[in-house]
Amino acid sequence: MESRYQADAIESKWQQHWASAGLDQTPDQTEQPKFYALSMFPYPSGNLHMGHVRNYVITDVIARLKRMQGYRVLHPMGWDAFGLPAENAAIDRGVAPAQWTHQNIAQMRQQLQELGLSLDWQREVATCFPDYYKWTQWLFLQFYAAGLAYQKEAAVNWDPIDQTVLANEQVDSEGKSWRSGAIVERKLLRQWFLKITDYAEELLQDLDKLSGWPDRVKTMQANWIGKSVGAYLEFPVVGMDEKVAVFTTRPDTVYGVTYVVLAPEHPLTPKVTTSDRAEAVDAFIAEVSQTSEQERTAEDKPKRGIPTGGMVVNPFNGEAVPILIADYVLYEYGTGAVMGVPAHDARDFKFATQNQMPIKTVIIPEGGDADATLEAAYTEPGIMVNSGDFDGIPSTEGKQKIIEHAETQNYGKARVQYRLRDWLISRQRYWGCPIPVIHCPSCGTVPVPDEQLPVELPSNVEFSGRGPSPLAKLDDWVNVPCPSCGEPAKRETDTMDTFIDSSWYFLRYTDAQNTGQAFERDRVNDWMAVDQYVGGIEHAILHLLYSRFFTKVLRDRGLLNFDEPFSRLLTQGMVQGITYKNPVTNKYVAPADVADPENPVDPATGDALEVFYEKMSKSKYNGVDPKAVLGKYGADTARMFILFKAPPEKDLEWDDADVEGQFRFLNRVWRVVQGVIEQPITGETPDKLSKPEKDLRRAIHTAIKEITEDLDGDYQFNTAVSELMKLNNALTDAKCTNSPVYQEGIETLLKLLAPFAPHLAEELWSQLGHSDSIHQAAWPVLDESALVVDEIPLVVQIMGKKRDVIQVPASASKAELEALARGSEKVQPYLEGTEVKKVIVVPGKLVNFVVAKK
RNA sequence: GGGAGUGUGGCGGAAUGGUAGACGCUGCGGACUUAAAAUCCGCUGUUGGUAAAACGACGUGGGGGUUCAAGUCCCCCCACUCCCA
Repeated sequence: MESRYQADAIESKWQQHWASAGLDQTPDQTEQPKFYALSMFPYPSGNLHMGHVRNYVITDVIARLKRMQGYRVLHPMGWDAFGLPAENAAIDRGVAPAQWTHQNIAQMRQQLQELGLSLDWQREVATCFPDYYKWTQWLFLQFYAAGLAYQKEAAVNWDPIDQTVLANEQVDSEGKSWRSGAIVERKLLRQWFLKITDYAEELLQDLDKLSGWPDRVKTMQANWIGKSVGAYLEFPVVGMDEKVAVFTTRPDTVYGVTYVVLAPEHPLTPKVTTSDRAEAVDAFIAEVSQTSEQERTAEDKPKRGIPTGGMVVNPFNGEAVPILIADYVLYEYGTGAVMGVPAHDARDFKFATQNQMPIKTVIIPEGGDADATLEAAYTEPGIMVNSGDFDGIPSTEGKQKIIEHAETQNYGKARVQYRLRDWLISRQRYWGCPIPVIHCPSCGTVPVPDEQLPVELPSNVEFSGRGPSPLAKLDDWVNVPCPSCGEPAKRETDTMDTFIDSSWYFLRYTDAQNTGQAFERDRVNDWMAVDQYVGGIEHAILHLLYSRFFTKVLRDRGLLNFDEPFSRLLTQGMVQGITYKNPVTNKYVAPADVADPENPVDPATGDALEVFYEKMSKSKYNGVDPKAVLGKYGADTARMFILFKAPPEKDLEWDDADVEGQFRFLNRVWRVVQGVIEQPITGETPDKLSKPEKDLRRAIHTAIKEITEDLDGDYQFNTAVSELMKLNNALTDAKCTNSPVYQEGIETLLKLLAPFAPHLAEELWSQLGHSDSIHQAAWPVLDESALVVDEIPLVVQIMGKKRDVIQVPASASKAELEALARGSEKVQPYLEGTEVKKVIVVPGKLVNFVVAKK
């Protein structure tokens, strides 16, 4: 017999068997409860990496467990297949994006299948296939019909050398184009938006319904939506019929306004600018247009601003204050203007100090001095001063009173504002879903009629990375008759943000092959919501928020009947590789080049290397290729290792020695089961079990209890694997290898192992003589009576310190436990010469004597 | 600056307020072998003590507190990570 089992032969055999038996297909019958297990679908880069493996193995264990527990399970897979890398491949290597993507999908599908994932491939989707994006376009038109898709001018990253629009990720941290190296400019273009702000309040409120989500993800979403309650106030411009509107969360400080600030792009800027200031203002605007939004608002950067020469009147006290423009005020956000209250806002204080603006105190702490010079902004609540009729009122009450006053005087009102902005979905690229509208000179924007969908991407395209989007250069594609009047018109050449494609793919899986609609109402309502969604924390905000938004809009369009798409969310940690870095040269060194891992030195320079774990990446030479691990140990070992090494939500440090350890464990299982296969056990379970049989049976049912709890609760795969090891150890040590109890132990071990190491469990199950699949067997049921013990260890403490552990009858009463504890020889010396003040007896656990010296 | 989280042996990690370190890795010692691989057995927090034991002290980032009892609950501090600014 081989001393180590042959993973490759076993695994490919069973993968083929399961596929031909259709074991992984989603069942149709509806009497079973449903379970929808979903991993975030991958971008088909061509190579599976360890992060993918971790993600899909987690949902696979859950899917396999739920099937054994009697659920009908939907466990699908697909491809987030639109995006920039395909276009780059076209530019760099001349491969068509579609061809490049299809090849990558084929390659990655193969790699996924080698992991033994129980995926229903009949429901596979790819967002770049016309039979998928037809419905992405149809859904876009649903948004358009609902008034939730609109066009507006907005800034894009413009590369002045290549004359092309860049995605944010194509601009480096210094604001330069990745390809041409030119300083990226901001340019205004007419672009499509989805009105997610209409749903801001519901997206925020419904976070409370998501009890199965990690709190930190909900907090991040709430912060992103950024609700603030405050006031909208209008300041009339001196000498003209215009008003500067501001939003503030601190209306109680309005008497402290010493200036107002407009965004440089604000339409009022040129109007309020006086002629002597015009030159400086124009120069400032030109300068600001060169800087990114992030740079403008970064807290560590000094805030720059200049006066326009214009003035406004503070309607509360009639004071005239100057109008400034400054880089930190953004036109896209809020009203595009803010009131400056340096005494009570930290950022205003800094700005006022740097720009010599007056500071006026209007809130003081209880017993404070209104005339004291402030060293920093006072932002706490307090008592209003220098505030006319409002003097002496607590500022917390003042907020409401100021708003009421503004409302009666007609220069302001209460207002709720959100940080969330509408979703800019236009991309000036080729490899994305075409926005299905036509621009007609006489009819305006006309949706492409449903029967003409999909608007397919043309294939006769040249890619240069320069100039306008490849689509805009294709005259015969762009020029079409208007669907409404028939006159010559032009197609929209923008494609959609790929986050749109991924905002509804989980709905398509429920009815993936439907050619007549995006999904059938009954099917989507039956399978949704996703019972367990698993993916990386990097999607905590955008993907999850957009998917929630889509779900709510489609609900309001009558296409489905639930409010939230994902009931439970697991955010898995990164897979990190061991990383060596030379602190002198700042260069990374490949682990293979490190001769002595105990004492790592740079082979080039001899410098001692820093050793740490970091996310796997090519540039750090710290990646581990799943193919290599599968080739050496097989999928089952890789799966076991990934599940055992760390709790799923924590980062996982890849360690070859631990992988070897998992392989050893699977071999121990192999050998212990081989013992039974070679010498089958016959006979009935005796009525009265021997002590070894009882002990083994307790170990079996302890494993059932612990593993089921670990999986049904918070998916603690690492401790579940520990319990599998304990059961295997108990079987190895068992003295009753001829007993039917031993047979029960072997078969239970395999069933409990089946979701984790599906191939090995199936192979051994089959070798034991079973003709059905172990994956169709029922999950083992706990027999509570097997856990009952005659004797338990009792801890005896003196003053909370453990002094002895004694064996006592499990049935002993409190009084008996105390007596037994007092009888312990080891505690005698501690009790002598003392008075027992109190005795704590915790049945099943311990006895604690509280003593005092006599 | 605001918010969230983490901190336990040489390492990854376990512990409903009740025996801290399960399970595994590493390391060391031993068995088997001509030898190696594989496999099996034992030990492996620090420290005192002993010929070896027995036995004891300390120990969950630091300091305080609540409790018969604290890794776990409360307060303060430190370090690191992530998100937002």
